[in-house]
Amino acid sequence: MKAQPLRFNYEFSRVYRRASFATGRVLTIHVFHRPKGLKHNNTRIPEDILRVGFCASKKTMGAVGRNRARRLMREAYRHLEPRISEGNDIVITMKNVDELPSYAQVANETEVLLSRLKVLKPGACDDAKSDD
RNA sequence: CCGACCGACCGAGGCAAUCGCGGGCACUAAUGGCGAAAGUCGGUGCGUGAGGAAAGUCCGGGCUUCACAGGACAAGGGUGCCGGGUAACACCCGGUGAAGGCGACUUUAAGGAAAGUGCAACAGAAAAGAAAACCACCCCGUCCGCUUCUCGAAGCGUGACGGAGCAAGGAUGAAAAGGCGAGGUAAGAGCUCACCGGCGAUGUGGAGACAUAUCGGCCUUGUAAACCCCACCCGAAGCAACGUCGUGGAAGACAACCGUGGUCCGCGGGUCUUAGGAGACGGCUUGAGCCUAUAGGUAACUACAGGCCACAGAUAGAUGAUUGCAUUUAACAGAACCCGGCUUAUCGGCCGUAUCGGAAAA
RNA sequence: GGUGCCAUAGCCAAGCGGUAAGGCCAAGGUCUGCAAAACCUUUAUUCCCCGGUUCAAAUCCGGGUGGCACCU
Repeated sequence: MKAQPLRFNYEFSRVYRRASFATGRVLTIHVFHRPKGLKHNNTRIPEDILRVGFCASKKTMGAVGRNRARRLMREAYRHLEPRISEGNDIVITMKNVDELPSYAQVANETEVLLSRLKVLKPGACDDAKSDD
């Protein structure tokens, strides 16, 4: 099952307000476990999907830098997606840094932070590592 | 050879493999979800996917809604040498004037100050109608001093005071009412004259800006990116515009239907209508389009013929990761309705059919 | 994406072309046994940056940089 994007401002705000988060050198990750029966426009959100949003600040980077940051985060997330347990809203944010980090740094930090937040499925670890 | 000057062009540096993303077209036999079907989700294949500035939002349009549906004026805003180009422009091309450069060449918001008003601090005598006079200059008068002699007159003066003349010199200022030379004068002054500059008139050349010749009088500060005058132009807002659908909720209607009720009214449900917040879909990409040839034009550009759709259409916003190869190094930077310009940011390469200065050689 | 506004000392700010007001804070001094209050003195020389008009620009004009607000 593929992840849906987080879209609306109130959805991001809910994640920022009520989620648990973890911070690394270049990333901050917020994870919010949706309660059952959460509605959007009077339609039930399915409980077995992931929703994710990627964030980069407008202050230090131009549009090119923001796009680059989002691509790095999306690529790192794509490799880890099958191991993440469903029913969560996740926001991954690039911190304000002078130089953009390399992909290896972003991928490594994404895995560390997600495991610290305990949303990785324990059983799937071995399979994922063999894929890499 | 060195140093300049003028333009034109190219681009996520390239190629390959694997995984992954957006949208387009074709297929979807078997199997899977929904559907009566068309189809859609999914699947497979093919080709495709950021810029010269996409930026700033500084101008000009298209397009949409509103207003006016005709014309004129006013207000507000804009443009401003001349001619042309263009859908239009504050853009482009060609020319004129001015300024800069040895030169190739570059820059130029460049109408009107004699329609009127305002302002010109400080300094200075005086700062915008001709008036005034600080120092100095010149003349006259009185006094004072000296000299001479015929003894109350004459002459003289780095002298004092008063009056008149002058604006050439000094001094102030960004700027002092044309510049400079000669004549002239008590001293001086366009007071007179020559030349230069400016203004006006006439002639000639030019489509025009303007150039040039002759004559005239003798002058009129600067500022209009101060108000203004003149000529021409402009309705407003913007794709978060706007159009379609629109659960819930709101308002209105109900002849008939259901519940409550003995019946009517009423209430609740239900049905229909209206505007429409959230949301969805459309607007959304083929266009003042690109390439080639011919003709006109100095050029910008235009006309016509043929060819091409390769030239994005996302909707929290699509181009990434890893590995390998070769010369190993990439700046500014990411479409968001679409075009024409301007401005700003910026690396590397390439071209010379174009030109100038210097040096050397012939 | 679109629209509007602003930038003056450490802070708040005035400033219709002619030497950049004022308040708070700070520093120094007077006063006091010591403080507070009061009084006096001091601080802009790139008025966000670059260019232009003008004799003269914080002010007028053009371009840039940074910040704020609104449209959902």
